[in-house]
Amino acid sequence: MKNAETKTLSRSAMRRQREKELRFQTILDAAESLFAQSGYHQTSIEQIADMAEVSVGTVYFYFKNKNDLLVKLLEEIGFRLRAMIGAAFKESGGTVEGIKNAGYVFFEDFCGNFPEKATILYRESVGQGESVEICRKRIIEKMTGDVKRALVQSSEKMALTFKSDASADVMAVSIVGIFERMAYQYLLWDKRPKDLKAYGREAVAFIIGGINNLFEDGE
Amino acid sequence: MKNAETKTLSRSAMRRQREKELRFQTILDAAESLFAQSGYHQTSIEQIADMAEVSVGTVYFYFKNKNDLLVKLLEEIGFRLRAMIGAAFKESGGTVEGIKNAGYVFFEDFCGNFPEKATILYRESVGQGESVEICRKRIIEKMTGDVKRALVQSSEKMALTFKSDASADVMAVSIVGIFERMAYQYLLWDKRPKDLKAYGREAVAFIIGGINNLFEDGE
Amino acid sequence: MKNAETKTLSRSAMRRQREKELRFQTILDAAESLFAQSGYHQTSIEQIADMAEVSVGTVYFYFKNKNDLLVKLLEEIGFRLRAMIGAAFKESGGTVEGIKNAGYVFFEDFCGNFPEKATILYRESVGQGESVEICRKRIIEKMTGDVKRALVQSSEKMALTFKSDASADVMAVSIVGIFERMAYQYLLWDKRPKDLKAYGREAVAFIIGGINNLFEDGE
Amino acid sequence: MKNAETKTLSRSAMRRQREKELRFQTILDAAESLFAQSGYHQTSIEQIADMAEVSVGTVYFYFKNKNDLLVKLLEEIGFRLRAMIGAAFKESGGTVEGIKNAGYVFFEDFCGNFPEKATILYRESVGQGESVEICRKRIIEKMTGDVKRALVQSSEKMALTFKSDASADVMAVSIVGIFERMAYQYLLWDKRPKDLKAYGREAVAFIIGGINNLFEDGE
DNA sequence: GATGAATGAGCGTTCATTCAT
DNA sequence: TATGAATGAACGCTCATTCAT
Repeated sequence: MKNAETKTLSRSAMRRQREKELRFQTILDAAESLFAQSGYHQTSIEQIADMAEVSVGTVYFYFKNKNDLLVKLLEEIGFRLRAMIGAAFKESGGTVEGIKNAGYVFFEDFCGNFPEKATILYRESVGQGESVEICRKRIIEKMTGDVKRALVQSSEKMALTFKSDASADVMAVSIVGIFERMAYQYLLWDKRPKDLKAYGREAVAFIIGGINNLFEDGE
Repeated sequence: MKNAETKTLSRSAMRRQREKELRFQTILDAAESLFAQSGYHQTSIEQIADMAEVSVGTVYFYFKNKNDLLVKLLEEIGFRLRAMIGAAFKESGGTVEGIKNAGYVFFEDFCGNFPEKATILYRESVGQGESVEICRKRIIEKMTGDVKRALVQSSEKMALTFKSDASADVMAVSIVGIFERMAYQYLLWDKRPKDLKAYGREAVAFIIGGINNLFEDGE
Repeated sequence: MKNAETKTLSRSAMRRQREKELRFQTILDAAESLFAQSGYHQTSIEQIADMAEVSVGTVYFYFKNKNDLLVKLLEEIGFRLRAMIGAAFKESGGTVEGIKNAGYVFFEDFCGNFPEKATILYRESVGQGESVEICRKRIIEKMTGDVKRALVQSSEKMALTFKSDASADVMAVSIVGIFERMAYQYLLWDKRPKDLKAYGREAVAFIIGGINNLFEDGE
Repeated sequence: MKNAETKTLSRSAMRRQREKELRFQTILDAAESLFAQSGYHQTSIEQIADMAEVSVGTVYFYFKNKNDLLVKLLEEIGFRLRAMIGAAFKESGGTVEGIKNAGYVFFEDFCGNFPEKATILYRESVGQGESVEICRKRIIEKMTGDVKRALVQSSEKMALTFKSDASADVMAVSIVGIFERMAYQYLLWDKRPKDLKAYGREAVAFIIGGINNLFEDGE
């Protein structure tokens, strides 16, 4: 009896859980779409609620406030980006090849399939207060860390060391900067997402060339 | 007599003109400082007026609206940046050396001496409406254009050509992206402006190495 | 059970609905009172909110903006006026008698009982932008149309026709003009609402005399 | 010597006087044009100054404030209207004929040639504060007084008396109301100034018919 | 007399957030 | 949980008016 009840409860509880998560995601999706389209400040909670087909109060049930909504959105974007890029690194081990693949994934899979996520990461979440900035920093530094690790491991395999640790840092930051600017230029400004794929490959070639030169030169 | 009068008039008129320009600049400086410190949206016109020691109405006498204030500020920043970077390119002719010098100037002179201008260019003016974005685009594309010109001219001197025109574009965009991300990382995030000088030199070395490798490889 | 629940819901929903309409009306009444007393431009939204005992935001929840508030108010006035005048016409059929009764109703019931509505219709809504003017036009032309219809029907009964259709128009416009000016003179200027009743009767007599003369003369 | 100097002074003083009056009129004309076109509140002192090709300060040298500008403008309009209408009455002596001629002059000369003045008198000066309203009242009551005088004199000639003094008042107010509404309908609303001439004649016929009926009936 | 830069009170409007139901 | 009406602080902006030159 207890069991049965628990079972019943657990079933309905599970359904509730699922519905809750669905609602959460629906609101997040609406926010993503609207922030990317009209901008963070130009989007009101009411608009988000309307698009998500819930009430204003419900938005506040799932998210502490508007800023929190952006942070949660950013975290999701970060998670997605990391999943994609990180996988590319893992598959390739800690090699320069990893950076190459990560670049392809970034331009083709991330920017290509999720231009709205890129827009939020690179445009709409910029300059929106400390908590958001901290989140952006974490995401981008995660990418930078992945790149740096690949660089360091590659150098070790070749029995070479960087001039300094900072040296690897700077290189990783530079590479991540190339990713960012390329996305901004060809996705947000020129609006040629088709070209971004081809241009992205060139950018990756430039990066890899620079790295190899560094290692080969080193001797 | 008529002459004297004209002279007098012209003098007082000139003084007025100077005072007007001074006021304009005072307001712009106040806005720069506050935007960089507290953010564009967190800064009210009243705060700007207070810091500039004028009334709210005076701000609106010199600037059409708050957005216009940001655009004018950005234009000034663009002019300053171009003057510094552009000079570095000119002195070095269209050579890779030009890019190197431009990099040094960017990290050491621009970011080093005008961190607030960099903050506005890279953080506070992002995602603030179309007119602002157009202005940012123009500024950054000017830099990109300078870099591209240096790349193309260098390649010609070596009797080499880029795979495509887009190829030079991508490279220029990448280099400008490195500048931007480095500034953001070490100036806006890590707040180590002193290190930016050293790190900047490494970044420039990475860039130059990559370029040279490209040209030497090419044959 | 479901039924009971629905009933309960529907009851509370109905109560809410009623409360909403009450709020709407309360705000409208406050606006009417203040506009009539101090003038449209001299009345701030805050004053209206205060008198209606709601917050400023609530005013904007029910009305798009200040202009919309005036338009809605004017529409209500128009509806009220039409209901009164229109009834007088209907009761009397399409006869000159209808015009007489409408005149009495206008001066005695409308102006007598709702001087504030008359003030807004004839003073405060004048020259307040296109949308308001369109609304005024519609209201006054409705009155004019009623008068014209009565004139035309009367003439038909007497087997007489107007020189032209414009002729009936002009006459109707004239009669409505008499109503307006009388209200303005004795209600808004001389502030003798008591006299307006007596004077109104004389004005109506003048109108009716003029009309009858027209028809008797005609043959 | 004194004489000569006086003469000289007087000449330049006269020129100054003329120039002053010219400036005054230029500003007034600009205000008239702008008030009629864009509305009193939508017109700023700066716009008036621009159109009159003077500075803002100069406007305040000639007029105490914006309200005063409207009052002065209204006074001028009243003077002009009175001159036209009053002349018509004088020429015709105190007869019903006078009212007829006054009506023609009003519709054809005043409204026909000075639609902007009519717009200000009937639309833009309505509901603009007490001082303006007092001025409007004076102007319109002057017209009403003229009409009343003609009515009373006509009645005396026919050895008839009005039921009461108020009776003549009401009739005069009614007639003036017809003028006003006709102008508003066909000039400000329907914008058919050409038709206003013809329609005005019909309105006048209606008025005269009504009056004659009154007197003839009276026995 | 004429100028126009400067003022600042005042207002309309927005919108993130709350809370009774 | 969900709703949506209510809140009110905050802000951008206007513009009549003033006054030193």
